[in-house]
Amino acid sequence: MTDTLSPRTADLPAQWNPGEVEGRLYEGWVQAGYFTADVTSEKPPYSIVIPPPNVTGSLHIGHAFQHTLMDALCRRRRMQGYEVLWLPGMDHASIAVHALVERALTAEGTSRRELGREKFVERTWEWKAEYGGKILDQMRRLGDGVDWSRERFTMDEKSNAAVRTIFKRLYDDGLIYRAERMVNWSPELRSVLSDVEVDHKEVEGELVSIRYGDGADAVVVATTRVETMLGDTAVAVHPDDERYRHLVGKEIELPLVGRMLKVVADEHVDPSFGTGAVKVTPAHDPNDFEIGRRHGLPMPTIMDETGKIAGSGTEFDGMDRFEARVKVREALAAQGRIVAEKRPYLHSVGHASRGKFEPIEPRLSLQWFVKVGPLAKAAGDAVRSGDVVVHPKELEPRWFGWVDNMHDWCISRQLWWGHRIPVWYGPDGEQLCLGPDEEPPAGWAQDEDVLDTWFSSALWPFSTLGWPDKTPDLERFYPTSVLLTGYDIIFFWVARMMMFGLYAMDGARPFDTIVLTGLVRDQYGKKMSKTVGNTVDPLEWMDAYGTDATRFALARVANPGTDAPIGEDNVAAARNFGTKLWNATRFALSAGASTALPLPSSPTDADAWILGRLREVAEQNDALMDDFQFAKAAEGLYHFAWDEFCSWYIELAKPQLADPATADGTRAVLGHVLDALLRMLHPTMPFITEAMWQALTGGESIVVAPWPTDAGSPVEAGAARRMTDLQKLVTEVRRFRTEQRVPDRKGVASRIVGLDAAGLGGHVGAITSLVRLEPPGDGFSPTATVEVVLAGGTVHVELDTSGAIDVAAERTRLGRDLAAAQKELEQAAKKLGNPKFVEKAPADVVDGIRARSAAASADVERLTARLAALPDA
RNA sequence: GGGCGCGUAGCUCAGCGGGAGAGCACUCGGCUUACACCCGAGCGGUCGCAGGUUCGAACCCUGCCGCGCCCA
Repeated sequence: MTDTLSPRTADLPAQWNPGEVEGRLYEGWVQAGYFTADVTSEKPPYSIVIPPPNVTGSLHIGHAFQHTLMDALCRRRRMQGYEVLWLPGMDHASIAVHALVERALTAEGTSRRELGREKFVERTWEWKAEYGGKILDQMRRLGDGVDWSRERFTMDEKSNAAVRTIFKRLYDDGLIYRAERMVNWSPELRSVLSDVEVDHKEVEGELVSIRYGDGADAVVVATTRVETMLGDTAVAVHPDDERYRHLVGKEIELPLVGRMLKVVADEHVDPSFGTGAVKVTPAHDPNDFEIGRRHGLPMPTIMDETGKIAGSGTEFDGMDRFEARVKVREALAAQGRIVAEKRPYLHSVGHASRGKFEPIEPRLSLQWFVKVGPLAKAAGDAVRSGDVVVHPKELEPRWFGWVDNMHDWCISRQLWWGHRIPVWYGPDGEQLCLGPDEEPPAGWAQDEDVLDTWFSSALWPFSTLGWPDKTPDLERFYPTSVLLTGYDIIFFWVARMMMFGLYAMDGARPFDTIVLTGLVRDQYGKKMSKTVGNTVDPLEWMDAYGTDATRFALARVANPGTDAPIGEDNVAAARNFGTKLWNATRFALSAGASTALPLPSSPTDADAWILGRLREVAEQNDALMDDFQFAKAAEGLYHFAWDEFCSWYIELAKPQLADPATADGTRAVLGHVLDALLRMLHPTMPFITEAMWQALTGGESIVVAPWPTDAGSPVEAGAARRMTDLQKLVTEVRRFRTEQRVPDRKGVASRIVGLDAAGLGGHVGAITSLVRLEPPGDGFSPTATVEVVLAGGTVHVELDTSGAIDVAAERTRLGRDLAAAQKELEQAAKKLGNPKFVEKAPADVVDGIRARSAAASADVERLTARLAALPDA
């Protein structure tokens, strides 16, 4: 590969065409094996497992964001000489896949129940083979440097073994149990959902007040779910509530049903809310369930798994819950029992966060749970002890808030796609949990339910490395280095991975650092949502602006743990940056820039300055990347590349290239700086940097190029100061020209006085070329003077603007400067006039203010004099 | 209701005890021999409000107002 590419023959085309080149480069990298981790290498390991995307999913902007950051981490570590494993894969998304396949079956006029379990699962695998995993191809387009040879799926064979193994261990340790509990029931899915799969949302419903009992024993209760009254077994009041004291212990009749309700006194009733009396439906409300437990109430279930009223013994049996809500209310009204109705009534209702976002029903149900107490404690302690670092630290409270208050985790689902619970029941009600290689006794029946998808995702950091076997991969790449994901997902999998990792691996953490990102928002900082219609498709951006632009734009807004607002403007700006670099590289190549030439032994000030800046920028970039500060790292490189390297160094290089004494040195510096810059940009802009770097260096691939260390040269203070002075001088003269409306291209005869004294004697050529000045001819008669105060001394630039100057403009210009100087002087004087400041503030601060005061004072004097000298006109 | 966080330039944000910053947008001038996806110059902020601590506060503390998120 190297032979066919030499720096000189690889002149870049005039334009970078991402669409044509990216795919080819990516496949080249994969074929070269750059992303395949070598378990036998001597290099230090660096590993990241991808938070497994959903098998039904496609790449959305959040993936693009997080993958960019993970890829940047991995690419940099690879260049730094680590043995990098970035392991890809997907989870099986039990509920989502179910919904998809069931929809298809409905369209075919059948159903999963008709098809039967075995056929359904078969059908689902077929679906996966045909449609699943679209996201994997999209990851290639994004440039993800993942190890495809180790791709995994949460339902593959090894994952199955891991699930069975850990289930058995937890079961044997008493950390998995089966119990009848109040759960979140989805009538649509006919399955339980865990707490994190339920979103609470304000909805407009109704609040209906019903009178129970009659005469002196009448009590008014209110509810938003009238139909639940069919399952009431008590009325509860606060023990100190005088209004109801006479009723406590009595029984009153439940309308429509005729059951007798106990009136119980319970501390948890809020006497100030409503009438102070609440109806109690123990089998269909979490709070009522607790009251029922405390008072030993009966808990009749009056709703079946599809959300229909059942078993109430009333005419409402068979009605859907929403229909029953109306009919029950009407029946109560007919009896004159409706006291009040508030409609609409705004209240919070749990909705299934998957599927059709239907209201969930609290329902008493027999389910499997993980007893999270000891596991969550360990997950919290791992961070408390510093064993695992949460980045940024500001999000630690969120972590503790979750793991320290975790409820037991409901892991069973009444679904078929997933890992079936490895528990068998005997003919006499015996129960047996079996490990992966064990066979159940003949005639025993396996539990019908499958496990929550997150159960297998929680094993991901070690099941993907071969656990429960002691594989070389596990030995070498566990604990993984980083888990990077959004802070909104802590409880979905990060906490669960921690719990299971610490448990399964005997206390060894699953990752060293948890890097939490924010959410990608639109350019106005609004949350992206399909209903609002402000979502963006990263693939469209990649098509329009290229993958590098999309990635760089995302990296550039990635401040630790905070939401990242981004719009098309950001991507266009990143594309422009790529184009800028492209053109700079084309210029450098045409000028003969090379990494093969030695850096000049006597560099010019410009050379020394840019090499010093490169050193500083590289060090800063390393510190920022080590601290996961992607936005600042990207911004630092952007600024250096554009505002320093392109805007100043390349312009200064032009005269240097024309001078044989400095030409070769300049070519070397151009090559050296560009080389280091491209390598530092490669983690976030992999494709375009590869193309430019190969052209510049003739190297095999930037993917495996070493990370720049000791780039540039130590800062040379004199050169740096002279360059700062030069930039200030040039800018001041340009400012004068602009305000005097001297056309940009017009050469202006000038004489520069004081340049030698200011230490800039050697820079006349650069200055005159940067501001288009011409030598003073015979009979030079300046019409204006620009006075610039520099660190090395004051320089006067006398200019013949060939005509009268615009006095008003000049007055404005000087006036603005004077106002600034006066303000500065005032502020400094105020501080210095305060004896306590001079006495108490550190000496260097006081000295600094004194120096500023003196400079401002001189400026005021100088500018006042110049203003006075202006003609009146 | 409980907890966490945020209010800084038109927009989105960085800065978190000693000279108010960036990107984008905007204004003016330029098709200058790498680049108009560009170049040059510029405008723009009582750092939410009110107190307090300090020689000194955008930054620390308290209260208030406004906004967001998580949990119930």
